[in-house]
Formats: sequence, structure tokens, C-alpha cells
Amino acid sequence: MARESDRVDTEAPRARRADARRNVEAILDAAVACLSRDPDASVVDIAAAASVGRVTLYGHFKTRAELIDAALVRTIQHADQILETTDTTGDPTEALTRLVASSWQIVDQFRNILVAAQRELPAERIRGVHDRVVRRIQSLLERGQRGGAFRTDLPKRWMVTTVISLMHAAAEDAAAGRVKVDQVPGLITATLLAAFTAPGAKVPAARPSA
Amino acid sequence: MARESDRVDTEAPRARRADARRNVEAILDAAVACLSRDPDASVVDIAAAASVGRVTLYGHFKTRAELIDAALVRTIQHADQILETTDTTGDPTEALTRLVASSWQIVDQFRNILVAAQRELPAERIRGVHDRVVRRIQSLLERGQRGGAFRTDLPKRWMVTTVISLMHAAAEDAAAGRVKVDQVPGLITATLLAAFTAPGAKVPAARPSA
DNA sequence: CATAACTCGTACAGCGGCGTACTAGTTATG
DNA sequence: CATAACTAGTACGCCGCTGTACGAGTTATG
Repeated sequence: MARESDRVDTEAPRARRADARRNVEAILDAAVACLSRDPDASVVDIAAAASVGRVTLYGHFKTRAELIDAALVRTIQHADQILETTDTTGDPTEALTRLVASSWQIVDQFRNILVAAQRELPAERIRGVHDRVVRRIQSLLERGQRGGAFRTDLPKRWMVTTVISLMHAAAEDAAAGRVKVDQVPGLITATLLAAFTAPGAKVPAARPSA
Repeated sequence: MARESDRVDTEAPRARRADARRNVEAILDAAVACLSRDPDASVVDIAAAASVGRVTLYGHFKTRAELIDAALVRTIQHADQILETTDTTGDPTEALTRLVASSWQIVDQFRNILVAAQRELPAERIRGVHDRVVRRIQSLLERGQRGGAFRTDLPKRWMVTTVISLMHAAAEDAAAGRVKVDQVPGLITATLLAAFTAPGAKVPAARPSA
């Protein structure tokens, strides 16, 4: 079935007026900001933060779910752009280090958006939206496996899960002040590089990325 | 300040009537069951599941939060009992294997209770309740570090976070059908044993626990 | 068996969020 | 400049959940 929110980059048959487009942007910005602070932020909060009447908001997004979906898509696209500029070629261990450094920043900033989405949107929708970024991780892992840098005795799915879950866990620990933010990427990479080493092989030393 | 729910194993000044105690048990059972299915389960749902009037429920738990707190405590105690019977002596890698096998089952069953608690209860309360079980993991890790089995270049806190987060991630993957339940403990241990190997050292082979 | 403990159902009040009508006003755009 | 697009505000109606009050019935317990 077709979703309205598929028109993310395609445009409606009739061009919308300039101020309308500006408002939609403001609403999405506000949504991202509010939901990042509080995943339970209400439509009222978001409309207020966007300096827009609540009714106006409903003019652009039929329901709260649709709004959150749009905010999620926007965030993911933003993230994907950043990851696009991250060099994932060369030595897989170093590439993983770079990828983790970039990804974690995003995860840390926007994880609450994901929380909001998980409460409002069906699970498969969320997976669908994350497809590109997951694929990015997966293909790096596969390349590392083919080159012998990463172990091949674990399912690829599980390795991806490991990467993602450690980044989220680190974000929570950082938010709770349990670890210092600037040392987080180092912790994640040091852990992942070891975790992805085959039994019997020697664990490579993690090198700082910055 | 003192909490009402501290009277978990201590008893009230006046002994309560037998049927009252039975009802409280039924309510707690129902709460655990309902919240496991849906972390947003309402008081109505829980009362119904316990075959008890909603008002009766309120007679025992002043608020929804108090009920969830009690359900959480009950679950943790139950978990702690199971972990109590798990042998964490001997070779640390094997001990970790056993501990993960036991713990994961619990996490898989009851993670939704934690979700409910996280939405209703203050974070420090949740950490407080988990204290014993976290300590259990931590002391095993420390023992492994002293014996040279586990790396010492990562903060203990982070290693504990890694253990816990992988178990939760695995539980979600299992619930989504992304991995088969019976191979999950193996995946977690294989990953953890490698992750906890020092750079330059060889990763030990994971041995099945069952 | 008498009393206190406990339970039940219904009903009510409050809250906050969601989504919609309606009217009146403003502003971009051809 | 005329029209259509857009916005604002207010005011509803709806819903579900929480917590409380009441009055009457049941049951364990000394």
C-alpha cells in the first residue's frame, strides 16, 4: 500500500505556497527538537515550539503519527548525509572506527526520536526507514569478513545488532553521566574490534580516529 | 526518604487477612503478565487479569506507579533467586557463559517490565533495584580481570553495560524473529568473550554451556 | 458469632491528549 | 488586484486513563 509520507523528496502535483513550505520546515524542526528532549512531547508542545497554531499543524500532518514519521524520516536523511561523507574504504578496522565515530554522534543526538517513533509507529516501518544506514554497516562488515579482518562465525545480522546496540547503550550511559562523552567512541571501537575477532586470532589494537 | 515499597519482605505491623494477601499476589502476578505483554497496560487491564475489582487494586497500591514498582521488585527478586543458583566460580570464561545463559532467559521474559518501569519510575530507583544483579556481573568480570582472563583496558562500568545491552538487544532480535532463540546465548557469549579479550591476546573459543 | 477486614460495582470528577468545525483574518501568487 | 492558499483562535466532542467516594455485601478471624 502507498503511504503519504513517501512523498519525502517527490513533490505534490500543485506547488505549495512559500510560507506553507516554511511552516512545514519550522514544524519539523520543532518536532525534532521537542521529541529529542521528550519522546512523549505532545502536538501542542511541538506547535508552540514552531510558533504555529495547533490547527495549522494539523493542516500539514493529519495525525501525530504522521508528524513523527516525517520527523523520523527527516532525521534519518540527515544522518545518512553525514554518513555519506564518511570514508568507509581502506583497512576495515580503521573504516569501522571512522564509521562508529560518525554514527555515534548521530545516535547520541537523536535517539529519543527513535524512541518516540517506536511508541507510535509500527516496527516494520522503522526498520524500513533505517534500511539504508543498516546496509551501510552491513556492507562494511562483509567487506571486512571477505578480507579476513572480521570473524565469519557469527551471523551478519547479529553483528549489525551488536554495533547498533552498543552505540545506543553508550548514548544512554553518556546521558546518565556514567562515561565521559569524549571517550565513548574509543570504548565502542575497542569493544567492537575485539568482539569481531575470530576465536584463535589476536585482537587488533584500536587506534584513535580523531 | 522512606519508600512504602521498602516493605518488600518486612511485614506490616498488623498481619493482613489471608484473602487480602492472596489478592495482592494475584494482582502482582497479573501485573507481571500484563506488563510483559504490553508495557502500557492500564490498571483496568491488570485488575481484570487478576479477577479483582479495580477499586480493590487501589486498596493495595495507592497509584499505578506503586504497582509497577512492586511488580519490578518482584521480578528482580525472582531473577536474583535464579542467578543465586548459577555457578559463577571456576574458569571465568565458562562462568560468564553460564551467567549469560541464565540471565538472558530472564531478560528475554521480563524486559517489558523494565520498559514499563522506565516510563513510570525515576531512573535512580531502577538502578537501585538492579543493584544486586549488576554487582553480580561486575564481580565476575573483576575476578576474570584479576586472573588475566579479561582485558583491563576498559572501564568496568562499560563492560557491564556491554553485557547488559547485548542481552537486551538479543532479546529484541529474538522477539522479532531475526535470530533463533536457542542459539542466542551462544551468540552473546561468543561475542562477549571476544570483546573482553585484551588487544594482542588470542580470543578464546566459546564452549556451549548446555 | 460478632466484628473488623476485605471486596465489589457503580458512579463521578479530573486530566490531558487528539482530531475537527467554524469563522475571520492575512498573505503569497498569477 | 483579485483569488486562492494559508493561518489563527476558539471552542467543541471524544476518548481513555487515573484516582476517589459511596453503600452494600461477603468472609476471614478471634
